[in-house]
Amino acid sequence: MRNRFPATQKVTIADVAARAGVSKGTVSKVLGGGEYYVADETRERISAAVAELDFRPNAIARGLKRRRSQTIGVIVASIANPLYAELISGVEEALAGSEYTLIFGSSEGSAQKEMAVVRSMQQRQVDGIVMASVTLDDGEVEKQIEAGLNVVLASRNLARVVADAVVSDNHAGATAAVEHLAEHGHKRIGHISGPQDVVPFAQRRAAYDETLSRLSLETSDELCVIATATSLEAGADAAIRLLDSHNPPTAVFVGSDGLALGVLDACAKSGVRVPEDLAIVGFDNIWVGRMPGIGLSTVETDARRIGRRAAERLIERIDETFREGAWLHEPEVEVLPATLVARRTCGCPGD
Amino acid sequence: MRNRFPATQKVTIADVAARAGVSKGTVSKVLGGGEYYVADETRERISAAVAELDFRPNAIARGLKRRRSQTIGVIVASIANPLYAELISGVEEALAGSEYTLIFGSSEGSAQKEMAVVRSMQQRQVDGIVMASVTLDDGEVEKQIEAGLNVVLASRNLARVVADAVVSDNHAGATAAVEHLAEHGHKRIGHISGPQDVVPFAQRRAAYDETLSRLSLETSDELCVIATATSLEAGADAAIRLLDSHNPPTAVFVGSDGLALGVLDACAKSGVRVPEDLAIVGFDNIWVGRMPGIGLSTVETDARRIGRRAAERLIERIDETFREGAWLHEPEVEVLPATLVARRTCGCPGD
DNA sequence: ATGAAAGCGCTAACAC
DNA sequence: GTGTTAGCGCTTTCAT
Repeated sequence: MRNRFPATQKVTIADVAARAGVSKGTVSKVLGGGEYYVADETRERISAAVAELDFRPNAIARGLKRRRSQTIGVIVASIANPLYAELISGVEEALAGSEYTLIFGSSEGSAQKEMAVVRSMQQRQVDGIVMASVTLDDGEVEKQIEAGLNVVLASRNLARVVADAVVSDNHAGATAAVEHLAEHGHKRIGHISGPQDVVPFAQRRAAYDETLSRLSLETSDELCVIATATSLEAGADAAIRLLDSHNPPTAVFVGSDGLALGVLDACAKSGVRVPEDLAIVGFDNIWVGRMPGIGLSTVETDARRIGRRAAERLIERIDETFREGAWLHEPEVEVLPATLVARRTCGCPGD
Repeated sequence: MRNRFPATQKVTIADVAARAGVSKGTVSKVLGGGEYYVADETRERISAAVAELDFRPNAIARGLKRRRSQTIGVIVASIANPLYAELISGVEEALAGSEYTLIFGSSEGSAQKEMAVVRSMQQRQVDGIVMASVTLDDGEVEKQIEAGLNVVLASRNLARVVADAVVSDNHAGATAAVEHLAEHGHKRIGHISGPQDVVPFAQRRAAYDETLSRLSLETSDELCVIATATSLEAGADAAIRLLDSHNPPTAVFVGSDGLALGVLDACAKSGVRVPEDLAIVGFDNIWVGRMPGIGLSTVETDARRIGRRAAERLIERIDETFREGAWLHEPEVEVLPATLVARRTCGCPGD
């Protein structure tokens, strides 16, 4: 047992200065990474003192003065969702070479919680935020950006372009998925989508509608069901609704792999054979889908790459912000390709 | 385009004080959450000013003064591993009700990277760290703790108890797994383990050895193979080595579900039927295993709960640290139960 | 090339 | 009850 009520920091820049026989200011000049004239001999004395005392500059104090915390926040709906885990992993990749630290928050699908996370991050003076969460409405996001918050949207589009964003080509991907099912000879192709306020789901659904009519395939309200969430369970529920309709489809394009796994689950439980009775194509290509025994056909979106690019763009933007006299660029949307990955569940031979 | 070179913070406590017609100190008293006598009328004027100005206290400045950042760090090997994603999710759960923010870092299995993450977190003045990573050697961890770092180990044991830890009952879980395979009638039961410097793997393996001899089952060096990593690929490699031996086992207990999925993969590719030719029990119960088409029998460890408990313990410990005149408790290890989940791959009927 | 000094935004004694 | 003051540890002009 030891008493450790937090006293003052063990070793500060003042200690280093004393030990090296210089002033705090000079120490700061060599440690701060700026371009200052300091004699080589002094530099060395300071480095030696730093090493001997095992001095670690207090990033909090530095941040207060520099008005830049060297941290960035990332907000996702749920980290337990492998798609977001991949995305965060990409953000980390981008940050690895830099001096940034990652602060993490999840919205759990609640706009209120998300707003609270944003506020908390702002109080922590994050230099910017990668938002992969989708619950906050456009107006609120825009307001924060207007107020000077650096934001890059990841895998989430706004109706209007008010922020930098990195997204995948939902339209092309969904089109490819539906066309592929049609090539397998399917005439009645259903669709299971997620909540329509989530723009990617709406986009994928629009592409589905468009492709059906372009190919002159049957359309009907019963063919398209909207899941109430993005969970496995929601996918299973939607599948049951679809299969219970009076004339169920022979193939279904599902708006996300999470939902598609639920569909697979429901099929297994109700004896529907995949792909014989129902062919399935998902979206996102989460790694689970490639397991033998699953073999989920899907559309690859590369969440890791989206995360990496979003973080890279955010850092550029932050650098712009801090470059004196610089002007911020206009918001841009970067669209990453989405390509079909045919496996077992669409009727292809599999890997 | 707007020029936004960061000037001084828009609204500070001084602005609020001016607006409410009081001093900064009084504002701080009502906002800081401490127990101070402030007239109700004054309180209200201050709250009003805060609302009107949309004031958000600068957590960096507060942290500098209070010498407590209200952030905790969590370090895992890789966030792409669903086991760690669950664990982090548990940490988040525990933090949700509190005033803490989560800083995240991953070690990518490198002790050097992990040490760098720890240092970076310390410079950011984290109040404590949940370490679910396993690469750093005991001595190093111990040194940091001696130096006053608050640490709780999650799902990671040290050889000696030098830190608080939350782990699962690896011994009981592994024993149950092997016994269950024996009950299915298997006489030659193999084992695939992960890197032996990872204590949980070593513990599970020890329980395997013990149980085999207690049940008087055949043991041999060929029956136990050590994978070089914890990835799917490493699991597949290990499985191939095991199956290529001159007298392969009819059942295998695999040290983690990640490895077990690789084993499943290898079996599918080489035409080995599961469970007929090879029965499999994994460890961890990651959610993928319960998918139809996988049905991985395993041992439930509840990573989310481990994460939650670890974070709760860390917060308790931090509170102790900051309670004036308090003494830190001796390190304790909390062992959570690990129970068998029988599904398809061991030969049970499945869900 | 280096030092002195002011201050980032906040909190916590200590006055009154 | 409330104001005043002195910093937390660092950076950054401005002198010298």
